[in-house]
Amino acid sequence: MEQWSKETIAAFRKTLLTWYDENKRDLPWRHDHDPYHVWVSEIMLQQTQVNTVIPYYERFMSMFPTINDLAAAKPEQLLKAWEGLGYYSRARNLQRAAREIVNDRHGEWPTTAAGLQELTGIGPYTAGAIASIAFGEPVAAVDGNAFRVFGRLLMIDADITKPATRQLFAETIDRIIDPQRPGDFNQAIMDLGSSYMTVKNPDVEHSPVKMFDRSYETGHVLDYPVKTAKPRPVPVDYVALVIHTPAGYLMTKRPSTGLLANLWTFPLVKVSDLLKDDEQETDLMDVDIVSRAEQAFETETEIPVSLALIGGRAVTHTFTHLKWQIRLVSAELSTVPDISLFAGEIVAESAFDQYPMPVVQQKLWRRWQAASKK
DNA sequence: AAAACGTGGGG
DNA sequence: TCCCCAAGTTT
Repeated sequence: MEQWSKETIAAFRKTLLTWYDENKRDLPWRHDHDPYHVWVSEIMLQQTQVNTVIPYYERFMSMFPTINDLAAAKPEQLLKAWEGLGYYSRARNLQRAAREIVNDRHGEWPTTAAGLQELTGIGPYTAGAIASIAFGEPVAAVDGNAFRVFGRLLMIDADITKPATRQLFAETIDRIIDPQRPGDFNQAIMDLGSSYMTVKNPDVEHSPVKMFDRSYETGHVLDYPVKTAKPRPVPVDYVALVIHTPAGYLMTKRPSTGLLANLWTFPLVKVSDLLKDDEQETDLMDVDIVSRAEQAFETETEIPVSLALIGGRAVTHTFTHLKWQIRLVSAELSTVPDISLFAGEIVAESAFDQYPMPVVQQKLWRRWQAASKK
């Protein structure tokens, strides 16, 4: 990899910050350096694009204007505010950290990256971002942009998917970061990474730092940063049970840990759980799947139902590591059953907006609406 | 160290 | 349709 002299580092800082001063984006969380504002925005921005975050951030700040409001909020209300944003443990960890600060630290923030990283949900990147932006600590904030920008500028050959590589980048950037304006430096790198130095179709020719870009000079821009590919999502078949009663639909609250924790969906049955071991490879008839789903469901709920398959293709929803393929079956009940033994509720359609539901449930609902109107 | 954990956008 | 990705952290 390339090494920069003291003079090159000084020239880079000046070039970068001059460009940033004239071209920085006007984002809602850049109106001040309040650690609460910086923190919430950085948590939302984890693995999430700016344009997606903006409306969530605005709504969140109107609902929870101060860290005290966040600490005091009901978890369901918080989850509702996070609905559709994904990685829902972020919302839970956000409130846990808020309560740590408000209750255990009397509202006093840690002011260093090392101290901030002690808080739940704040890792090395977020700690560096808050410490540099809100508290002026000259410390790197190593996110995907920093990996890409410095990976290209310096042609760093270490694989960024390996945890150990973060340390190499952090040490490298810590030597380059401007100690007078560390927060602006880190944010400038992020703006650069989302404009001239994008993953695809970068425009290095017009980049303000192209004269510092060794990968551009040597024609290897797209070879950096170095990373190994991720595995494909694994397909998993489900049956969704649409149980419609005069009082509303039967909904389940997902377990408090794991995928989509604490969110509400139609009851979902994994098809592989309905099959015997020696049938896993067998291509069973839909009718058989439905009858088995009935049995499995009635065993768990004691609600007598007669399920009918909703035709058409499966609803598919892809997570980072899983691809759900969901077939719908429905039952129309003329009375409201006793579900006291069931981990869920009968929810009126008019009350859906009070329950946090993941995007996959919204897809199931749309499919059910389309099918039931025919 | 490797896997789990969401969603929307772009090519 | 599929693949990769975007301001990562936790276990």
